[in-house]
Amino acid sequence: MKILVVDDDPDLLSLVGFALTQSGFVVVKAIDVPSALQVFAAESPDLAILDINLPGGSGFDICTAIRRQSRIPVMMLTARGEEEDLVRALDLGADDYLTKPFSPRTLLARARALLRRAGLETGGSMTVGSLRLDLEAHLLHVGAAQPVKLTKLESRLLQILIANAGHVVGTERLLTHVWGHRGSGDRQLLKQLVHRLRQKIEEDPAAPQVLQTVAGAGYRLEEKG
Amino acid sequence: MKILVVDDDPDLLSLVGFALTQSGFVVVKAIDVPSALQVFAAESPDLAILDINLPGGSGFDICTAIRRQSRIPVMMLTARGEEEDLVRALDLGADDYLTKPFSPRTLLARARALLRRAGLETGGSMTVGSLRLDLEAHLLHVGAAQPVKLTKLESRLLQILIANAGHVVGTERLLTHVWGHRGSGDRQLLKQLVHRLRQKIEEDPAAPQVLQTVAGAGYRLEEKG
DNA sequence: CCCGACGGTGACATTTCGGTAACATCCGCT
DNA sequence: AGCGGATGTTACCGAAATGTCACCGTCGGG
Repeated sequence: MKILVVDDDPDLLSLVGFALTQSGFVVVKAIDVPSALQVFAAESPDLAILDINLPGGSGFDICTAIRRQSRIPVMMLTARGEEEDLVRALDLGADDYLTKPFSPRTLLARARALLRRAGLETGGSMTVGSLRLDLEAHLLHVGAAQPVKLTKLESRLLQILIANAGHVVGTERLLTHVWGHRGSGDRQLLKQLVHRLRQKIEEDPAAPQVLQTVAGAGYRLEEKG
Repeated sequence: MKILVVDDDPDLLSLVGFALTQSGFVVVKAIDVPSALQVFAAESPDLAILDINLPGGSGFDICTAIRRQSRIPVMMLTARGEEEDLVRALDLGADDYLTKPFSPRTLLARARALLRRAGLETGGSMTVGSLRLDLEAHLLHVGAAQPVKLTKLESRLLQILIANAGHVVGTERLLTHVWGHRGSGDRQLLKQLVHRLRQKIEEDPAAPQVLQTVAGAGYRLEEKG
C-alpha cells in the first residue's frame, strides 16, 4: 500500500513518513506542487495526504489534478481555523481532512479508515460470501461458475459495496466513489448502473438477493453466500 | 445517543446542533450554567460539550457538577490560546477539548472518538426494552420476531423516542427532530406519523402499550419490554 | 349542555423514489 | 472512418412515502 505525502515542512514530512512506514506502508514524498504531480504520476499511490499551504501552489491544485485521473482517497491537511478551506477541499473531492497539529496515531487511524472504506486494503481481489471480485481484470466469480465480465463502473460499484458488505452504503458515497465528485443530482446514473449490475449478478434481477435496495438510504450487499 | 451542548453563542449552538443532529445524534442545548444543570438532570445525556466562557459561571462549574454524579465523557470548548484553561479542564475530569474555531467535522470526529472510548458507540442501532432499532437499514426488531420495515420519518421519530425512553418528548422537539424545523402548525403531520408508526409497532394500535400519548405535552416510549 | 381544543382515524391527493426500457452519445480500437 | 461495447439521457410506470382534509370522540370549562 503506497501513500503519497505532500508537505513543505521537512519535519512534519519525516514525522508522518516515519509513522506510516512503521505501520507497513510505503511512503513517497513531495515538497511542492510540481514534484507532487510528478511523483503521483510515477508512483500511482493508493492514498494521497496533501498539505494545503504549499510554496508555489496549493494542495487544492494537486487534489484537482489527482481527481481528474483517479479516485484514490485524498486526505487534506489544514491549519487550524480555516473553515472555508475544508469546504473547498471536500468540494474538490477530498475524502477527509486533518487539522494541524495532529497526532500520528490519528493520522494512521484516518488513513486506514480511508483505505478500508475505499476497499483498497485488499490488493487485487475482494471476496464476500460466494462472490470474488477481481479488480484488475474486472471479473466477478460467482461460486464455481464461469466468471462474469464487468465494466469499469460496475466494478467500482461492486468494489465499494463489497468493501462495506452487510452495511448500507449511502447514495452520496456511491456516487463519489464511482464517478468522483459531482452534483448530487445524478441519482439516475446510479439507478442505471445498479440495474445493469443486477442483470449480471442476480439470479433473478427482478427480485434481488444480493444487491439490496434500502429505501431512502442507499444499497447494501448481502454478506452471506 | 444524546448530547448536551452548552454555549452562550446562539449561532455556534445551532451550527453544532445541526451538525450533530444530521449525524443521527439527539441534541439538547443550554445557554448558561443553571439551565445546563437542569437539562443535564432532566435528559441524562451520554456526552456533554461545554463552552468554558459562559455568562454567570463557567463550563468548569458544569463539568464539576457533572463529574459529581456521572462519568459520561465531557468535551470542553476553549478560545484560542487559553492554555491554562486546558490544564484546568483536564484536571476537573474533562476528557477532551477543542479550540475555537473548529469545524463541525472535527467536532463530530472527536465526539465519536469519545463515545467510542466510553464504550457507548452503538454502531447505528439503539435498544430499549425488547425493541432494537437499526438506523442504517430502517429496521425495527421487536423481540425475536421478524423485523419491521420503517420509513425514513418513522425511523427518525423512533430514534428520538428511544433516546428519551421513559421520558416525555415534547411535540415541538419531535417536529424539529423529524422534519428539521418548520412552522409549529404541523401537528397534523406528527399525528399521522405517530398513527402510522403505531400500526407497525403496537400489538393493538388502538390501545398503545409502547408509544404512549401524554395529553397536552407530547409522547413517551415505555422503557420496559 | 354546548362549545372548542385536542387527539385519533380513515380516505384521498401529491410527491418522491426506485425500476425499467429505449434511445443517444461517447470512447477505444482496428 | 467504422464498429461495438460502455456510458449517459430521457421518459414512463407503479409503489411507497408523505402531506392534506374531513370527521369522530373525548374531555373540561363556561
